Amino acid sequence: MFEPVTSRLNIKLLESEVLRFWQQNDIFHQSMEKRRGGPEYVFYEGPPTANGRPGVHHVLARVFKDMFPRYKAMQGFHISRRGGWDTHGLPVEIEVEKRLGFTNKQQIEDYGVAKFNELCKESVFTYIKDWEKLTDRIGFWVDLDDAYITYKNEYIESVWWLLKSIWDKGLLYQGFKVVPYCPRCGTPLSDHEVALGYDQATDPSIFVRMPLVDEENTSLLVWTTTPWTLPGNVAVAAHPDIDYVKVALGNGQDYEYLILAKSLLETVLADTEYKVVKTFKGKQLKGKHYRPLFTFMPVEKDAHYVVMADFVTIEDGTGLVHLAPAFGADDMQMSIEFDLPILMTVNDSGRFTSDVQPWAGMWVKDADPLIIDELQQRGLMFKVGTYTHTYPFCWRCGTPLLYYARPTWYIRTSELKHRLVALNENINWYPEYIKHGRFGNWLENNVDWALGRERYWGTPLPVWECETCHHQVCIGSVEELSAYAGRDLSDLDLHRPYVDNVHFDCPECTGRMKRVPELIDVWFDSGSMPVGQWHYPFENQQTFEKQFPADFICEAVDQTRGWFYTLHAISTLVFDSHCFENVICLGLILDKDGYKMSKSKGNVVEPWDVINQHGADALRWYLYTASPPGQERRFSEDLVGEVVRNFTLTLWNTYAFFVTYANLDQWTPSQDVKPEYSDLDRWLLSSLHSLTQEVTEAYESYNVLGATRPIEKFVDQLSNWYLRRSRRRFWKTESDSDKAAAYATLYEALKTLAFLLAPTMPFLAEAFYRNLVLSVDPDAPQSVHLADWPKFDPQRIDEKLNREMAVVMKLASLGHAARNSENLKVRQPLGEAAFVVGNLEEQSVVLDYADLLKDELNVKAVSMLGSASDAVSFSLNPLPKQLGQRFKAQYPQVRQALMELPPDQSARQLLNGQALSVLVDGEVHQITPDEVEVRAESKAGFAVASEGPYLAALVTELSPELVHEGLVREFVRRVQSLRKDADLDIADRIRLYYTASEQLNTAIQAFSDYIKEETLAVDLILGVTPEDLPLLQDQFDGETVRICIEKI
RNA sequence: GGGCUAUUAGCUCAGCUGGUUAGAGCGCGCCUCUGAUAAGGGCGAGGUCUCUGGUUCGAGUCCAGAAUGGCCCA
Repeated sequence: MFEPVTSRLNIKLLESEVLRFWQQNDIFHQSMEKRRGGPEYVFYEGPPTANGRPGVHHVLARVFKDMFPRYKAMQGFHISRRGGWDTHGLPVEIEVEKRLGFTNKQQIEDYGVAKFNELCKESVFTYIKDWEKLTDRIGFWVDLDDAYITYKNEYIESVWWLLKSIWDKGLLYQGFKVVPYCPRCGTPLSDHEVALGYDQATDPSIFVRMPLVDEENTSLLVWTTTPWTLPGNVAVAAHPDIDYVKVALGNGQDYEYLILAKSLLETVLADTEYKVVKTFKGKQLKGKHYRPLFTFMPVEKDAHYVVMADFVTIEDGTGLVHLAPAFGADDMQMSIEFDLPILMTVNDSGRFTSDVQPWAGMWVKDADPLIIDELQQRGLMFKVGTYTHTYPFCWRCGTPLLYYARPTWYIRTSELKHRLVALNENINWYPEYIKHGRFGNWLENNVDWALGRERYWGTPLPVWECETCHHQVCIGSVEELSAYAGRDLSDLDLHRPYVDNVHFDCPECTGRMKRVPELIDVWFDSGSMPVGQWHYPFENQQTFEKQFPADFICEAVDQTRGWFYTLHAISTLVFDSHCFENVICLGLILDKDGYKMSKSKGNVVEPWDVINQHGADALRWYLYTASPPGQERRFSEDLVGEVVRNFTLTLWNTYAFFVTYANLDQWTPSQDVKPEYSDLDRWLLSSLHSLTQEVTEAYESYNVLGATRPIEKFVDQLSNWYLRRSRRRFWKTESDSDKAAAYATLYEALKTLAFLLAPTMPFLAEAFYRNLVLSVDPDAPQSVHLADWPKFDPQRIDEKLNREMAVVMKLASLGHAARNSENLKVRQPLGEAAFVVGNLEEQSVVLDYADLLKDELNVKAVSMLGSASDAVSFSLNPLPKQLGQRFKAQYPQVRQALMELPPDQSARQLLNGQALSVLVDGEVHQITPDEVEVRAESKAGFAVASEGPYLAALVTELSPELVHEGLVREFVRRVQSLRKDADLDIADRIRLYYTASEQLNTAIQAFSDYIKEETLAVDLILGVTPEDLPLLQDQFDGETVRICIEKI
């Protein structure tokens, strides 16, 4: 006996029971233990931060992360599915700052870094319970009890080891980075913070002459909106391919020449008379020196000349861009590229340094007018105006932000660019275009990794520097630090402020070594997880070697430059290896209107709402099947509801049907009646093996749609064709070999589906498995997730059968359409249905599947409409694919020629397999039957439907016999609905009382045996309808009837 | 501003290397079937395949440009 199931599925109850079963029996850990010793499949969990509630986009990533390990486990692989938490970083600090009401760093210092970091440490697990609950509920199997945590000392020590390796290769260095900086708060702002503070600003707009050294009376005309940056100028950038002009202005003694971009002439010199002297490409300006505007600071390197840069545009300005490396990111980049000096003319309060004599100590924006005056007086100012644009302000205090160079630490990733690019070739990206698109481009344009952060809660940069001689050492382990410090530091918390208190003597001089103030970019933490999660190389050396690189990782596309990059970069730098073999890069989830979900817009879909309403399996299935994984997707709760209605319930009802009848018949897979399989059975089994093959191959190539959508199609055909066509085989009373075959086939299909669905719908699959498999085989593994993936047998895949059945389904569908067109309901039997099919091969289908078609369409006979029949006429449809490819430009003429042939005669020739001849341009061509489609149309006297080459025609004439049978069918249907309304069990016997009008009664008498059989009536009693029994009165087809049933 | 990506029915999406009259599911209207079904079947309404050029006998598909959304980077 199988556990009885109701057709009314309670998803929440089912899933909670499965969850409890998994928990009580620790199936997850068993699934890892069981495969220990098997081949290793390596999955890396990208660590989330648990200081916010998980949203539906987290569910998205987690369910994709889940399906492949589940599949691989069933294939015998051992998988360590270690969870992880990302715990450091600015977002964590900001949360705590908000809670404490802090607005600047000084407040943190005053509060105490130790206490502050303690709060951060607590804060990162604020929502860990929510994460654990949701992870558990959606069936994402990941080991959170043994999760790696990035703030643990062991983890930090591994990160230090990585940094030391990079240091030893000479790839860690100090430089400057231009950041948006608030001079009042004394701190750089993150991109996110900058985005908060954009506003309209009106700034000076000045055009300045920069006189060339080697060309008399000739100046570069340069535009800027930040006069205060001019004392920091070291070069001018021009675009190599833009057209520039030299123009002459004025006359007599006062003439001068200016150089600027050609297309900006009109705008810049609108009110001036000028004459173009020369036009040339920007590259001709390369290396030309000009006289510096200011010489406040000594310049040790070559400077004040024209450099070539691609970022120069002709949108506004003059096409010549003033470069002050300390005050612009592009400028800084150029200074690295061309080895230009960096002039720090402004201090970190936004005031000029003492070097800038005239304006020393002055707030730079206040100095703008004075600088303009000075340049006016020196005759270098060409034009002054104002310019209104959006400009970032500090979101806290409203001070205009300065782009300002801060000293920081870099990793010289650009030096290994060729390795980054080459090793990317070892990675399979899904979708494929990311590889050479977004990710490949990012690698090609690699710039050095700005590693340093001037913050508190993060992994400290393990570099100690001598206060006296500035000698630096990089520390790669706690042991090494202990050795330097001369005491055991095993118990030291490696965070600030504790680590900052470790000082030691300089090995080079007598000075004191002190740690540099920076933390490292939190992305370095998560990118270190292959090493950090095992505390490698201090422990677990062998484990690490087996667990690197990963077979599979999966995150959303925004990680391309985040986690995907940091994993790849660190592996490349330290191990000269790629870090992951396969990566699924998910599109983002958008709301139902196509906008990104964000808390501020209030359009976030709460995952719990969806799960409580429709269940985790349905949500999972929706996410897998809705669109290709890499594509962004619009999401709403209703879409998940569709999954339940269309897929889950269809499957469930098939299952419930099977269990109900199998129990009734006491059928089990081991029963001894030998099954005799019908064509329909063989077709279903053939489809089932095709399906298994298709799904298996899809999993092997990380094709998510391929592993899921074909199952939907199969379930549809199982329910709405196989089962609908087979119902009567299960109902009949005798247990013969045909019934045995029906049970065996349906059982095989449902059992296999339990396996095929296990990775994607783990709950439903488990319920199926435990009832269908475990109940009859106590020795089978306890859970489907401990079982082996099904094998397909190519021998059982019959392509011909699959094609034939597709034609039968098509013909049945047309038959229904034909009935419909004449309003002939299916309950009314008809004499005959006749069909036309497209080609010779398909001709046999109608006769081979005659019984099936007769039954489905409720007709007494089926036949072919032969080519000699008078009932149809034919037309020709030349197929453009075949003929177009063969005749190219001649195709229209060939088509024309074919259409001019006599259609009936030509069609018959084609149907008999003969070619046609056509004459085009004086040449005779043979057109074969597979190049032309024959279409049939019926003449009068039939109800007809057709599509392409297929046609179904029904004989509509009714004999009295057929009419009677139709009436009886109506009568039976009413009895059945009465049984159902009276809540009778399907096996209950009844006594049937009725009265009926004359013709109906005649029909009932004639078919009384049939009626008894169909309705399980032992007696058919005319004339009396006892009271207090379920009663039905009705009229149909001009007849009247009263029916009463009595349960015996 | 740059890179990547998308745009097909009211909604969610297919449409393979160019080839019949552009499809499916949901939703809507009408009809029908039912002793597994919350379902199934049929018909219908609903499309300038974002736009503009180009290549071709033939373009939703290929090429160029533009618009809009999204992500990443400036």
